[in-house]
Amino acid sequence: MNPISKAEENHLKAIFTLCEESDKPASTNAIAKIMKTKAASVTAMIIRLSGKEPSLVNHQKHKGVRLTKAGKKLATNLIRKHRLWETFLVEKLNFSWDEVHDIAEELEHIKAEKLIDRLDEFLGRPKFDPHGDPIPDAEGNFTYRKQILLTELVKNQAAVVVGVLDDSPSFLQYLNKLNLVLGAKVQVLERVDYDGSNRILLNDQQEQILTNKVCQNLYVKTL
Amino acid sequence: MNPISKAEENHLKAIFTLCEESDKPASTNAIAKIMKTKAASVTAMIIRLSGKEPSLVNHQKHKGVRLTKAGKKLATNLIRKHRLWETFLVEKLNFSWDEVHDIAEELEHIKAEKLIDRLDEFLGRPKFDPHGDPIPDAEGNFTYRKQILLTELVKNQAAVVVGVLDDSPSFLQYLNKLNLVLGAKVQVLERVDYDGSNRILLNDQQEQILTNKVCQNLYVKTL
DNA sequence: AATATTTTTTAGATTAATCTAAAAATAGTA
DNA sequence: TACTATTTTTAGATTAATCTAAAAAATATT
Ligand SMILES: [Mn+2]
Ligand SMILES: [Mn+2]
Ligand SMILES: [Mn+2]
Ligand SMILES: [Mn+2]
Repeated sequence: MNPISKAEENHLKAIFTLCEESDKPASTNAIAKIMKTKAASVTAMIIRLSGKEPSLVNHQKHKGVRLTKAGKKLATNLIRKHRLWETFLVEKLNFSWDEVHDIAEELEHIKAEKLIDRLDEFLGRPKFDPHGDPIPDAEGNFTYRKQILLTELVKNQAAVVVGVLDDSPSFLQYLNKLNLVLGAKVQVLERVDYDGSNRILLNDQQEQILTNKVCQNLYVKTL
Repeated sequence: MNPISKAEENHLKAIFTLCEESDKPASTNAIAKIMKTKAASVTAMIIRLSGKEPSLVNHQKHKGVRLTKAGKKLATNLIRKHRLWETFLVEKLNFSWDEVHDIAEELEHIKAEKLIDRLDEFLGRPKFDPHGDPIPDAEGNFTYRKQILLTELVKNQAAVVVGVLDDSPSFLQYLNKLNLVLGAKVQVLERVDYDGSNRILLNDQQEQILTNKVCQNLYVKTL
């Protein structure tokens, strides 16, 4: 069967993400939520994906769906493209990290291996995208990095911001305002029991109060 | 009606090109040939385009089709995007001019005004694409340039290569081999009546024989 | 002008990707 | 365990974009 369609690719990516984060098969409803479609549409798509040659998903009725090796390969390549384009938009076209997701969501479907190879090279083979997420290489290998949420950082231990868990535009814009960009140095000075808020030292200069919600969505790496 | 689709955009562009080059309404068959579809499909598409609000084409049965003002605007913007992406691919990603068309054919459909503005800026607001074709500005204005085919150049008059009429990969690759790239200096030393071939001087150094067919598809501008 | 050829349109079908509504299966709870 | 609620699948429709075959209109040729 023909070249893979945009809808098919987006479904594969949704399934990949869901299976990665829970280690369980992806449920029809969860996929529909990501795809902003209905469960019935997802069921139809799953049937189509599993009927491909080679099959892209394994699926037993009512038991959820997982990617096959072939499906995983396609999904990984899509994520590679998505993150490289995001990096291009931020690094070369001066977009800010909260603006790039939707555009990359379209660019990722351009089919030309050579284009991605060249883009990767042009960008200097980056290992992480503007949100701190790892960019798989052409073979599909992700760079693993020991990172923890800011809520898990021990008091007074110095660390740098390396990524976000929530990459919604509103959160990213808020982080911009707080100067909590990738590479910023942070240290937790105090954790307030009363409301879970955290007093932090930013870049060795500035004291700041962060809510628990912010800290739960910010990845840091200790120095 | 909804955002314009890729198929609709490609049809508009085909109609624009046909009307530009002949100054007559575009025929169903000619459009089908460019789109690599069948006449019946084109008829259906024309009906859809003319039914849009605002209408994108004017059409009377059996009399061909022309773009409306709105249609022309969309087509021009699409050409702008196509040529900017081609320029990006050649200038930044080191593709050669014969490789970029098909990739740009996909990239042109990414919908994000800001992306194109930024890309244009990143490229230094180029006026011509890698094939010498003018890139319309954001308002849709093309830069006009007095250019002639190499067949029309008077003998011994110096000129530079500024574009191609035929931009097929095979022709472009052949030109690469002959070193007849954009900016090359040419002078016609002799026109051979026998076979219509032309003896030219390239970059003030090298003598070369060019067939009439090559000269008919190469634009130059006198110095 | 009559006829033949070519072009365009219409009619009817197909496929991908979605939907809604209803049925069936699974999971949660008293 | 039996009932209820949730999730998933099936059935049937819809829309965009294409196709083939046939009819109709325009054009070209005796
Ligand atoms: Mn996408
Ligand atoms: Mn990202
Ligand atoms: Mn296109
Ligand atoms: Mn071009």
